[in-house]
Amino acid sequence: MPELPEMENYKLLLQQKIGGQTITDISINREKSINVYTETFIRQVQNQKVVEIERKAKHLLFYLENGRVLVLHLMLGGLMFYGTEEEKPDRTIQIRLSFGSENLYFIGLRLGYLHLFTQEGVKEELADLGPEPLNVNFSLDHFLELVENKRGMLKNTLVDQEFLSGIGNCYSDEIAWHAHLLPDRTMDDLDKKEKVQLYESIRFILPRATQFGGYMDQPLFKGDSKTGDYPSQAYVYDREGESCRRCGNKISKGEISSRKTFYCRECQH
DNA sequence: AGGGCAACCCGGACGC
DNA sequence: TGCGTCCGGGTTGCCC
Repeated sequence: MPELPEMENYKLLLQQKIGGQTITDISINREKSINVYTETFIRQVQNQKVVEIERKAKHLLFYLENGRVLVLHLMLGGLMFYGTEEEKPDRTIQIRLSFGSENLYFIGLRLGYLHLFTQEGVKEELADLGPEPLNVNFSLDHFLELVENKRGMLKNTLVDQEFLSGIGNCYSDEIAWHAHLLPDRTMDDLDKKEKVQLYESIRFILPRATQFGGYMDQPLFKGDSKTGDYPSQAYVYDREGESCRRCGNKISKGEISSRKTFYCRECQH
């Protein structure tokens, strides 16, 4: 479940690997993963330098020399691996971008995709995304304004990409736990103090998760000890029956809007 | 507006 | 080992 922290981690590591590097070869093994004909994709992407990598919400944007942009969304279960043919995991590869003898492999793209756009096209494509919760401009006042007339459930609000971008199923639970709030609380029920705490928890959980490399179960490259260290640091996510790191009570598992939801019924209210 | 739900997709985990 | 079955889960779109 790649969310903001996973993608941010990927961005930081990939910048060092392929930033400024030229895409020397391409193989598309699954045409559904791209939005143009394979020939078009290859014509516009091959021999292009990756001039910059940016993360927007759960997307990774690869800016090419020619002004085109590759927009990646891993959706469920998507992941990347960077390395040589011999090092790559024994998984089905949907797309391979080569950088000389090393390659960037895209794996597990079922609903995920690597779409090609012009810069204007990207703007249009991502126009409906809400603000970046880690942006320096995203102040407490901005947040309070945003939640002013919100009425839905806390969890649903956090994962709503038009409200805030980048938070998914895992980190919405982590944030709610950190804020001492139950995920099924409704937004209009929160008092000022709880809203302030919620903001602070968002700003605490996401960078912390990024620091631990998020929730991936595969390293990005051979010797990568950073990616995927978060599970051992998680507060509630996927910890049903384990003890709460705050109060020691057993973590519960429930369901909200058909998403599995983890929480502590003792110290979240 | 917000909740509920189906559809999308198919590799991989699991069961026999 | 091998085959069949089913799950996962972000996003979109539709209904109520």
